[in-house]
Amino acid sequence: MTTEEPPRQGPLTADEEAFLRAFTRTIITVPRALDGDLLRDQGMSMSEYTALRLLSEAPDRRLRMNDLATAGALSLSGTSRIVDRLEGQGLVRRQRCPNDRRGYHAVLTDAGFDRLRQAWPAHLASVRRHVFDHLSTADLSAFTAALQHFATDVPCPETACPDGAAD
Amino acid sequence: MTTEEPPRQGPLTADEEAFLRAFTRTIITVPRALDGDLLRDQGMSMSEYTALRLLSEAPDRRLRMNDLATAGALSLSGTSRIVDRLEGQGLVRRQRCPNDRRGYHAVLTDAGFDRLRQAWPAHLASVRRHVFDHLSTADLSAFTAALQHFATDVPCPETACPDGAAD
DNA sequence: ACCTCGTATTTGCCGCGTCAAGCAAACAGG
DNA sequence: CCTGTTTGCTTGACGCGGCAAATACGAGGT
Repeated sequence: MTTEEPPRQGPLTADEEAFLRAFTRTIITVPRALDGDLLRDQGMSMSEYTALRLLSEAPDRRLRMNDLATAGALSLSGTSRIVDRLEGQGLVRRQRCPNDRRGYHAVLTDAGFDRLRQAWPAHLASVRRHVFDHLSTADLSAFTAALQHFATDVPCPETACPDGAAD
Repeated sequence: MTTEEPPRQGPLTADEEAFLRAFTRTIITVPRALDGDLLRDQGMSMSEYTALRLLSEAPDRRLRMNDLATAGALSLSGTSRIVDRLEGQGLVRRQRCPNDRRGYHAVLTDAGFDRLRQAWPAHLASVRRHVFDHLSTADLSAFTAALQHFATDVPCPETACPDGAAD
């Protein structure tokens, strides 16, 4: 009696139900808390912070729009607007790609790097407060393993490009 | 020198870092996928669905705005607007509280209940696809335990009221 | 009754991110 | 080289949800 994998259809098990409730609440609640803290304390939205962080980690502190969108798991248009905002604050600069003049690099400026360094401690504290403080180290590894299965899913709405050979 | 609970300040450990990346991606990606499916297949947003579900589970299929907001982990104003939309579709009805005429009940109509029943299978499938299919049953329990620690946090932005004695 | 304060909910305004459409540069074929 | 297509990014219009101010009602004191 091999309980095959016929796509189960009935209602969820009690375990699944419990999981789902907790999960749902978490994915609503935690991002909001993080975003709120960052906005209040640093006047910066989560996605702006993320963009800065991704750029700071990229070789040469630059990323093509597409790659930035993919890495940040958000849409190309959303990314474009984020870079608009950051550029308006002088934290990022747009630069045409030399090889492919259709493309742009978002380049982190020194001011942007400083801004990130400045925002980092508060954000880190916020993350600890809202995330790690609720987790035992035992939870942590199990959790990570499980989460990484999600990470392969759903690249992002508009974005579906594999890569761009950066310049 | 009462450094009793020195809130850790240094950078994250590698484990924490890995966790955070996976976690961040998940909380961006999964809700979007769920929301997208529901919107495409049922023309209903996740929060509308949630509101309907919560109402359907409530005694007498009614909930005060405040309680609905708390249960759904969203702001009071957001809840108000969601109920607006649902009311516009005849799925929910507002009814003044008899005892406390400041308050309103959001009452699930029969049409609303039907709508929920109709949307449920597709949403369930979507949840399985985007969530449970990525999780082993072993993951499930560990995950749930960990998640439930989050659930106690951050009641919801504007909302902070304990309860309202429903009529 | 009146004034004031606290509570329940709604509304004004705004930022964010999505989709769809637009524009520009690269590329493929004749 | 010109033309049609694809790729990379931006822009216009829109919906959502958040905060803070406004509104509506209830309660307590005088």
